[in-house]
Amino acid sequence: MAVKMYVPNYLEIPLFQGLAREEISEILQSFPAMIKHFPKSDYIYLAGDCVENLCVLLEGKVQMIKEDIWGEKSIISSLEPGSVFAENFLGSLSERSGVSYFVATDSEVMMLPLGKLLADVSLQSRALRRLLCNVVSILADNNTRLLEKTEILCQRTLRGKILAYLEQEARNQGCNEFTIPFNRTDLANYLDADRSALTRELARMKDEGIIDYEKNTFTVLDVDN
Amino acid sequence: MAVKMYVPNYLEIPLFQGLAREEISEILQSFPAMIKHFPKSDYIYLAGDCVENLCVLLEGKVQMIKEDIWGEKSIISSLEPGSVFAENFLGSLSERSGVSYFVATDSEVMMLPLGKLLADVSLQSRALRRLLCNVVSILADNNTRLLEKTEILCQRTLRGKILAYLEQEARNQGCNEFTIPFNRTDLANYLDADRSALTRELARMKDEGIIDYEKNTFTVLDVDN
DNA sequence: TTACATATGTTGCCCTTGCAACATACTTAC
DNA sequence: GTAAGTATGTTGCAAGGGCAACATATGTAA
Repeated sequence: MAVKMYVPNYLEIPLFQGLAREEISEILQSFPAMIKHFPKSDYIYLAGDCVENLCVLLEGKVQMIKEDIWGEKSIISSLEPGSVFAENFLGSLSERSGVSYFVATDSEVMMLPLGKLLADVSLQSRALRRLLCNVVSILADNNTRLLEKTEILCQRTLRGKILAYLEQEARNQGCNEFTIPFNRTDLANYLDADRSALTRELARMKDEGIIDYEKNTFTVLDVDN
Repeated sequence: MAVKMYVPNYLEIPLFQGLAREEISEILQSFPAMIKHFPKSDYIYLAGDCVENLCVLLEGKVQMIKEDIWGEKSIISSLEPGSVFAENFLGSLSERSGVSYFVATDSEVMMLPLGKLLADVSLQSRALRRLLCNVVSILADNNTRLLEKTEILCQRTLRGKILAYLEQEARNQGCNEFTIPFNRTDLANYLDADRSALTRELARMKDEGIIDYEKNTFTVLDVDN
């Protein structure tokens, strides 16, 4: 694939900002880029897919989305040409994507196997190198955390938010019974809901046997529904 | 301040993962760390503050929050010891924080002037160094974008979401009249709201003279209310 | 062109949920 | 200890907005 033909455009890509044409070529040789065409309505990655390439949208429009079991589609972000996406894998290699990337209009995507970059970094000292890697990793992690929060907020009902949050905590703490770091007032603020409505809905869910709780200790009883 | 006393704990901090005690000391000498105590209910940063330090929560509990003009508090994230925060400035130095960091319980925070790190990185080639900087910068940017999305979703009313979104677009495009990248159905999915309800509310807002629109071109007329 | 799928507008129903107001705990400070 | 401040639970009310159903309009495919 005639990579060089694209280089002129590359100069305008944020990822390559500050780099001269020859330097971009140099990089593309170290990390063989793949340029793929995706037709409208295709998926670049599905939630759960293993991601090992950093992606740059060259042309078209791509949406970062999250779909629930019922096909309810939530658009988290709309990506324009120049956008870098699927970058979370920089945290820990071979990370699975939590979201899907849906092609809104025919698109050109450049995929870069950048994982090596961090491994190859050689600083004055091993310590600094390691530190830098950690910084990148943490940035990626924080990103993931914000995505998790988004998954909660994008629920359209209060019950949905509560369940999304509790299931996330259960997953993160690896146990169906767990303690949350919020009091009622703060939980309401975290879920961006009314405190009294939250209390009311929690009571209902307890009645229905979906969850159980005592102060800040919750148990998710019935994951379905 | 007796930094060394803390070093034993440092070994468990994600930011210093994989580093030996002596290496941590080495880093702390290059980037003089400051350890500050914050009492409960204090703010570490207020939205709008200039941020130049990478922060690590050593002890306590800190909340990343967003407050609107009416003091409505939205907790975006609850931070536990070990968390790194205020990292967005890594994108572009002296960046202003979009969110506030509120001290939920008495906390110890280590502040690292890490901005230099990226400047000091010396790789085999200038190109690779620059690329790495760009990656970090983009990670930080994407982070910021997710935060923007969160600001929309944390609105409790549909009108609030619509306004938050439109004002964001107006700001980003630097003009009160702008085109959005969504059709109605997708805008509903982006705002996580019902499509028909969205249409209804848009019509109302047009009636009330708050906004005007024609297809995908919107104008924000009255920023207040 | 015809047929089918998808996008947009509109409207009635009614449940969920925000809001306000109040009564009880529970904290923190003095 | 008392008092002030904050957290939690409860409940009535009103309405915002989700849902379903339908009519067009626009787009896509054969």
